[in-house]
Amino acid sequence: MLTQTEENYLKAIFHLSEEIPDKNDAGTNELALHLNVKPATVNDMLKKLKEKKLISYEKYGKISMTGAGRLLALEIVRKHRLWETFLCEKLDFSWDEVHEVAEQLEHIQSPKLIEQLDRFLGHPQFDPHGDSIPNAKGELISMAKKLLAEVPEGKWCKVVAIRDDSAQFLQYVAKVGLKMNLKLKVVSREGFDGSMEILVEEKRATVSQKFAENIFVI
Amino acid sequence: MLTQTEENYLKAIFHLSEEIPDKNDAGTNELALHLNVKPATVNDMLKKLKEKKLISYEKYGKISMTGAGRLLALEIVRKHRLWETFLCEKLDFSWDEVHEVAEQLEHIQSPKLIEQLDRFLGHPQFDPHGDSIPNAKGELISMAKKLLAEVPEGKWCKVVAIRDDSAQFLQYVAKVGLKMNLKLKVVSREGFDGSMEILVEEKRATVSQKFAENIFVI
DNA sequence: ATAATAAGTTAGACTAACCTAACAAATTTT
DNA sequence: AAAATTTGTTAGGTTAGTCTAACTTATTAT
Repeated sequence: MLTQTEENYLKAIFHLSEEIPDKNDAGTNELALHLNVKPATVNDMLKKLKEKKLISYEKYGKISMTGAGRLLALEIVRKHRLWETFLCEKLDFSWDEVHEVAEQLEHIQSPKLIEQLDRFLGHPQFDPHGDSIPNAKGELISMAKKLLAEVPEGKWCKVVAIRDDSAQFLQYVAKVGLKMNLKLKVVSREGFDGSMEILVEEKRATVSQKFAENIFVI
Repeated sequence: MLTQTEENYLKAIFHLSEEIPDKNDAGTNELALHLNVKPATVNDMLKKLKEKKLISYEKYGKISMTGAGRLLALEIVRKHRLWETFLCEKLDFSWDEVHEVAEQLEHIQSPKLIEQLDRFLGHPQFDPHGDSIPNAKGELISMAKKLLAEVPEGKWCKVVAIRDDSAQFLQYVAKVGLKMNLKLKVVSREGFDGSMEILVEEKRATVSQKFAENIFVI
């Protein structure tokens, strides 16, 4: 059985190494930043996780997940996303409030709890941020989503997920008028800084490239 | 903010010092037994909780709660019992499965979560074991429940709570045919060992005094 | 290709929560 | 009231997860 801390490291490694396209490893500093600890602390934990055969890495090398580690990470992701769905759909939490609480709930240990929760919610496929919920076997249906930043001028697309899930960003997203499953059109893009003008429900807004790199669309 | 461990100690002190009639203190060994740690460990924690002004005790003296400590303990009890209700009513958990999971869920920190859960459940007054759920202000409606062991021969009563919540006991209770809110009659009692014959839904059963001391009725 | 910078590692220390073993105080029995 | 027992305390040690400071290896820029 993993400690809560080990679970958090595993999940962070998963997110950094598997959820970002064309990248299948993570770095010590990068992890430290994500987990709000110092690189030295990460280094200690890497040894422990390697010992438990959940990740593979060699001194000064890059970090990636083993099959077993990946499965455990997916289980945690599954729990996180089911809880987020529960909070939004049943307890009237808003989009930007769920993450923090789900971070705690994802560590509850009870296979029955999670299977019953899944049933209670009607076996949802996507969480409130539009991210895919892994099934009980750790299988993830991916949607071939792409970044808003990659959408050509004049094209329409639909918001399906948010990359950065800090409350700060989510609130900004809401302010711009974006919501899950909302259609939007890329009106124009500035070559200079990558900022773009978008059309959302009859309203125009200008967003930075950084913003557009954190919105997934189909 | 309290650690999970501190919360567990506080809750244990609350249960030992306030929920048992004619007793308003707890002992080191007693606590150690309940928390599955050694008395020395309890002693360390008592110093910490005293430091934080959550309990009052002097060396070799008895342990009791301060106002602040009591309020925090009631908050944890509230969370525990709301989660138990959720598990039973929404996720089809059985009576004897809820406790273990609720022990974990009670430590989730989110005022909004617990108030919304309360609303979602329709502000229940009693949990699946029949125990009173403290309200958001830490007020507890007590029902003047008494022990089955105290019910006179020939009288009817209704099961409202279970004292011992070990899975072992709860399973035994189910086997005897007792359920929450079920009416039963004390047919006869043996003066020798306090064992009694009871009538539950047309069926007779014989239970020991120890058993009868762990069933609350009204 | 070397110097500068970034990334990763090690050693040694701290805290919370636990332990064992030895001791001290309180209570109960004789 | 003295002895025996129970209950509570102290001292010193362990482990997980964190830190800082010093160091090493890898990468980037000139």
